[in-house]
Amino acid sequence: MSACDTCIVRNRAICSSLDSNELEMLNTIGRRRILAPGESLIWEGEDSVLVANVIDGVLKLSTGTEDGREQIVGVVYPSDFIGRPFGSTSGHGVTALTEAKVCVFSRRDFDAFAREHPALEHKLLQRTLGELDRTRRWMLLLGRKSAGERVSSFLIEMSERLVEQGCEGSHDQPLKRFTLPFSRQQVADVLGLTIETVSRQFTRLKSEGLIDLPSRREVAILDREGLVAEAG
Amino acid sequence: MSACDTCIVRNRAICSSLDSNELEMLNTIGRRRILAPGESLIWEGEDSVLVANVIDGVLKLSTGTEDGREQIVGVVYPSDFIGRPFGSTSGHGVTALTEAKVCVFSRRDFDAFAREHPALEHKLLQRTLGELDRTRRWMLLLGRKSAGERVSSFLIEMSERLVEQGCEGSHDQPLKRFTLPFSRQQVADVLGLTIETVSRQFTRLKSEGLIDLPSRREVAILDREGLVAEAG
DNA sequence: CGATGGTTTGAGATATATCAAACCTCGTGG
DNA sequence: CCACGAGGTTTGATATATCTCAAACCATCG
Repeated sequence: MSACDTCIVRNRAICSSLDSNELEMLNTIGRRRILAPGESLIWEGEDSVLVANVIDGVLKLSTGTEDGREQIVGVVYPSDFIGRPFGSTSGHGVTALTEAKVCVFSRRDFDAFAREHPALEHKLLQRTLGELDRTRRWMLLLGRKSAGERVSSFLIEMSERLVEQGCEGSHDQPLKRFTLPFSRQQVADVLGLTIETVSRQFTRLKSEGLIDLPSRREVAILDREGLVAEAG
Repeated sequence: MSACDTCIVRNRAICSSLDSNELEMLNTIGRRRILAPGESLIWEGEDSVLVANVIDGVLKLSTGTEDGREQIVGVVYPSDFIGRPFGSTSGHGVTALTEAKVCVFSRRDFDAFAREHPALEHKLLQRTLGELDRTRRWMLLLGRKSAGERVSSFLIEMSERLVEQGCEGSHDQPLKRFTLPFSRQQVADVLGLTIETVSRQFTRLKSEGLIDLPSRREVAILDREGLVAEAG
């Protein structure tokens, strides 16, 4: 019995395209790995040697400039795919924000396997198209939205994506209350703002009664309507 | 003899994955269409009914906010693929910037065809992965770069992507001189700036001798090194 | 406790936006 | 052929959102 049989993302990750024989084969070329918060799996600009499925935890994708400015260009959750298949270099680093469990493959092995399993490539294509849609929506935020709109949009998105997709029946209601997997600085790096501006917007939203901040990392959405309106 | 046989992007578009029989079949479900500058093929938020290959011309992908702010989230060139296969709605509009020639398919027809031709899906996956890389790189620009860096980066990118990929031998050298397919306002919409800021940066780069502006739409790069340095 | 790292708050600086006017360029019609 | 008009562009003056720098604050952990 392979590790895949008990995998909690088995039915949501791209692996769901495979039957048990194929899964067995895939299992032989992959291995599990645990990442501590802050630990990186892939570095910006390095050769694309690894790809992986996220089993548990949250990771950031980030790029930066020479002089140290950073931009988080993506956030991945359980069942998401990471790394750059069919390409030579990875344009961004991948770093765990929480403790994270991933299922890692050598890119060469994965590429070869994928080319022989069109259903897998199809799942990967679907995921990539979805990610591209999401990324483009984020460009509107970075290019055109004010600090208040950015922070509000961010909290709405978080409340939607952090839903623990445990039980299949749960109809993915956005969360009213959640723990941010980001520090204030990381929120700033997602939104293209400074830490101070993010902090001020948090306190403003709180003072206006739209959210509550029980602790540094926790957020409660008190007035979702209002927050959506603020998100522009 | 089908229209595909004489297609100038035949060897670069995703169609290059098909043999002549398959191409013949694809040809029966597609049709050519010419778009005038400013004409749209797809509207933001509408049902995803069309997909297409770009044969000639330049088109923009754009989204906007309720109150009329616009952000261009992508620019496509000959051989690029447009539209949202395997999805219900398109998150952005697609509008011709120059006169454009496209090869259009009903999304349903294309989806069905693609599912039966893994090599085509593979090409599409490669293209989508590349586009995602490019889009994420643009996020760094939108989130963290100054106006001067944005305009310089933009001109460098233009000089690289506008290369007329006519003859196969041409080793894609960046252009020293080219005609922008954008108005100043559209440049602003790509870069997340205002038209005035873009204009001022253009004149600054000109006065510093890095570029020349023979006419409104033309740009000559005089000092590529310097411009790359300005791009951050 | 006292140190440490992250966060909030404050005061001031600055890049970019906004508003407004002048300026080209190019096509049209007298 | 030239005057005119319209759209897009540049330039100018001012406003303002966000950044920067700095200090106070607060949780957490030895």
